[in-house]
Amino acid sequence: MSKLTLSKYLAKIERRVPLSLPAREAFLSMPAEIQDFVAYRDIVKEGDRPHRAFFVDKGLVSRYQTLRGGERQIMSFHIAGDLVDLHSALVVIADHGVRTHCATRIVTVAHADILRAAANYPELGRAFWFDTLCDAAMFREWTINLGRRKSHERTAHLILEMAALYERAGLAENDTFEFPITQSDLSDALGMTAIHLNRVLQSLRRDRLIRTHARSITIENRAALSALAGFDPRYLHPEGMRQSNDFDGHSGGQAPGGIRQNNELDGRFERRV
Amino acid sequence: MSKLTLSKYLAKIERRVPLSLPAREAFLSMPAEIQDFVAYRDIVKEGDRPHRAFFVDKGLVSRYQTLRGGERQIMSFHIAGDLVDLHSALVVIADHGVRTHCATRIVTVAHADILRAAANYPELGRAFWFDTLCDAAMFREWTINLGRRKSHERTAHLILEMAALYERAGLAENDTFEFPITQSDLSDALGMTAIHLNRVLQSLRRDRLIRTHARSITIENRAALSALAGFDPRYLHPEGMRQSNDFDGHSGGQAPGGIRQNNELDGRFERRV
DNA sequence: CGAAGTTTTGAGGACCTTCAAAAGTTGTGG
DNA sequence: CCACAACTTTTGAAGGTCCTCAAAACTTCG
Repeated sequence: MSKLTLSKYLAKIERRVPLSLPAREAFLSMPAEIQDFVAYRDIVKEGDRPHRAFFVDKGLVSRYQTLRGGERQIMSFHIAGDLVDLHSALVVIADHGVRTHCATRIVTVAHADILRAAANYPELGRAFWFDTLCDAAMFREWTINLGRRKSHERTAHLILEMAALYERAGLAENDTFEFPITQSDLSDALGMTAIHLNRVLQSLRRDRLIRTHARSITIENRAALSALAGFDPRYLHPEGMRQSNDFDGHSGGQAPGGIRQNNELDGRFERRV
Repeated sequence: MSKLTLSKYLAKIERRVPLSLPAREAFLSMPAEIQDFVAYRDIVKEGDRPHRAFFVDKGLVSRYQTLRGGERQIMSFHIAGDLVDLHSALVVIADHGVRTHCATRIVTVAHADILRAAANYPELGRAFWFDTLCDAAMFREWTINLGRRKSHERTAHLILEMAALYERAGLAENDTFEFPITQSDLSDALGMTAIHLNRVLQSLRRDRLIRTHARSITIENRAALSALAGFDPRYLHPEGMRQSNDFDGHSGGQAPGGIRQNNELDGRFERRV
């Protein structure tokens, strides 16, 4: 039963990194548990000391942080098939919460088992590390989104990002995907008020860039929406993870291509203007 | 010579994770190269395919991303002693650039050597993974900073974050640290215009929260500044990394403390409001 | 059908940006 | 050592984006 529940995530990992048979076996034999949540439950509370990592089996969860005043900022969404909270595998206290936005089924694995598998099979360790790197890339994209894009661009960008996530998971059809979230929660992801988001969405609909029915979003004009958002799907790492044998030609301190080689320090020091 | 250059970073890693002797040896024997840069040079350009990771030996670098219109968003700063760009070790194309803000000396190590060391010594792999997790935590903090804090709070928060970084590295004295950056670049980190940042800084000085001379910052009233920022240093992970033997009592699917155990799914499905 | 939550509308105002230019600082070259 | 160029910081004014407060219309669920 454990093997059944985890094989789905193994497939997801192996889309990026092919694993050896024993590593695959070690992954599948980690003891897993299924848990179901209704909407708006915390899977991890801020300040918790979680002992288990999660895979989302179906549903939608978000990672969030709360400020003193109660303002919430959502920092990522995770849909069916995603690993969540590997971050807490090595860190003792959670600096953020994770909660559901609809009825959600998750599969949990003890951190101890994850770490043991990573220690025994370096290729698994590398796969987990890579997952963390992908998360970090998403956080960076979120950062630039909040820091340097206006509300229309920002909203368009998040919609395209979520669309890409759902499409990759095979959960989108005809540019339409189920995104069971309220405008209020979406505004917490976009760093603006629900009222302003509402007006932004209205204008996106009016311009025939998107349509919304119930809690699903349809991208009506992807070219225009992408242009508005300045969307670049590169950060989702479509090229996948680098293999160790990518290197075997030129390891050992040889000159890299992308790095300036010359010594550019010109005598002066620590410019203090 | 290689061993000399890397021992500084080993010490930094071991402040979080004690390593075994052979792992330490493996880390130190990675071939390293020293490179010097003047201010405002790209170490990694956006779109590069870097083949080496960096440690900052002295100076200041930032990770940034540029939008179509030329707007720049800085996503992190790295000071002497920091590992930079482990992120690119596994990812083929850099989705962001890294550049210097003053004369900066870096030590580079081939990704191939990093990955080999991680594969041979799982504890090293875990240390690198942990470093990535710390970076990700910083990105999340940056996210909430940009998304949900006003310009005064945001500025105060970044100053405190940088102060903590410099203090931890032993590079601060009397609440003062050298931060060789222009207001224009700082505004790129804070997601606002240099003009507005200038007025914010003036008001922070007027209120006797900070002082600035040349390119150094003094925290004049830490309590008030922290209160303004809502600063919580927890995300810097002062408790350090979890050890594998933290688990040895309760691995194998036992009930975790921080997770709701009961099945909360109540029959209904995928709430579509 | 009523209660609760969500979306939508309206008006006023705060925060932050944009544009323009002056004042101050740093580095270069005569 | 001074003068000039380049850059950075500071000041001022006007305007747009986005927020706050308030309430109505709509949807979903018990």
